[in-house]
Amino acid sequence: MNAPEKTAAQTRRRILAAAKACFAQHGFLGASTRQIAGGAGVAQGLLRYHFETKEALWKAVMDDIFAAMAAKYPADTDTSTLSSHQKVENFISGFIDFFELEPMLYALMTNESRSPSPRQQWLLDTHVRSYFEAVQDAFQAGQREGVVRATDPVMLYYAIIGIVGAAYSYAPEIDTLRPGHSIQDREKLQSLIADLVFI
Amino acid sequence: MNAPEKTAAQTRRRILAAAKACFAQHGFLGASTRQIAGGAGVAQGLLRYHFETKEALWKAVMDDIFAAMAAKYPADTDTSTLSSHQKVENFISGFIDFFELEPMLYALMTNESRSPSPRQQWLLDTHVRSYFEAVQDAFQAGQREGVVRATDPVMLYYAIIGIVGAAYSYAPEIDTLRPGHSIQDREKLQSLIADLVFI
DNA sequence: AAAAAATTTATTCAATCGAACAAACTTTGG
DNA sequence: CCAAAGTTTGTTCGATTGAATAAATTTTTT
Repeated sequence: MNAPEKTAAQTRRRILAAAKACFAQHGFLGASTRQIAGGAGVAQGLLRYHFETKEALWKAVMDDIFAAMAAKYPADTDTSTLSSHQKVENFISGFIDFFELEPMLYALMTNESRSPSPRQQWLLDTHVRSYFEAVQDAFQAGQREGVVRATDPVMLYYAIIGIVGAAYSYAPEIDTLRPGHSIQDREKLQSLIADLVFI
Repeated sequence: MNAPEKTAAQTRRRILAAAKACFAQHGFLGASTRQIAGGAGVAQGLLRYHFETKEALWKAVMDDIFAAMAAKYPADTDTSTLSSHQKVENFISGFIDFFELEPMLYALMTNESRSPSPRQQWLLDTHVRSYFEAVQDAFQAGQREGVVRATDPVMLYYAIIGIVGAAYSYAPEIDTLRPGHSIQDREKLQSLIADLVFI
């Protein structure tokens, strides 16, 4: 009989989960490898066995998150029959889906968005850019058809990120200002954003 | 003749400015006192003369920022003659004004919003809560009069913060994805948010 | 101009950081 | 069942952290 959470692969996953939480809460520099190891219930030295360096661990966390995203939204899905409106709507609901699935993503990404670090460059090139460009194309197609608001699509993109991201990343602050209150409401967020994007 | 930037008060201000940038970029833990001192062009030991501890320096940065806000928007301004629509509009334009004035504020605050640290508690109690409540009151008055969208006013508040904050805090990322492009456009942001808030 | 106070630098300290390494333990394969 | 490979722990290393202290310098006061 195997006790739960005992194989190396499971240990690796526990480390990844603890690292995700630590990096999200304290940033790359603020998160210590000892704290991560403690969160995963392993010795600090073990981190180096599963991940070469702290930076490699951070990248593995990001790869893990975006792999989950890719699994949920396979790139080979045929979207050619969809209207622009439907494409943009899919992006919006996909955004929210994904933040529900990975509520720490916004914190992880904004931690790296403040200055042009090598980690930010890697993140943009590896995971963000292609997604960003696809959304931009959909927005612009929608604008040509007159269904999407004729605002700078880059501003539109980051407005959506900001709204959804704030809903998830300000949760601790909101819970202090309005104990028990939450704004992580799928439907409300989606209708708010739809009103912003669609004409 | 006095060389510029030589008095103790000016040194203190240079330290505050350097600390603001460092805390915004790297977070409280990630910013080192030596880096801050270097940015201000002084020895690390001097920080302790002007500010008791690193945490006191962080609080002084926040006090400085919110003092600038209070100076720009005096609390004793009589708003009783304004309509709800005007009050809410003032809040929105004030938000954007303030982010223009203090583009690092969003980074500084989100760095502390991720977990309920003692610093977050201090920040909320000292500077945020009263402002938050005032905006909530204006939103709710506007909703009763039917001029403000009938969405959870807390969500509305954080949606605005998210939009404006993203515009300023994602600037380095945007400059990588679209070199030269900026979404820090006062008018566009204001009209976007107005469409979101007002019916 | 001399004394006192205020400001700044330079050095030091214990604590913690990421990384490295060796030894011990566990699982796997023959 | 034993050897080999895989996994985990414990300890150590140099570097860096925030803080503390003393000495040096500048400014203010008399």
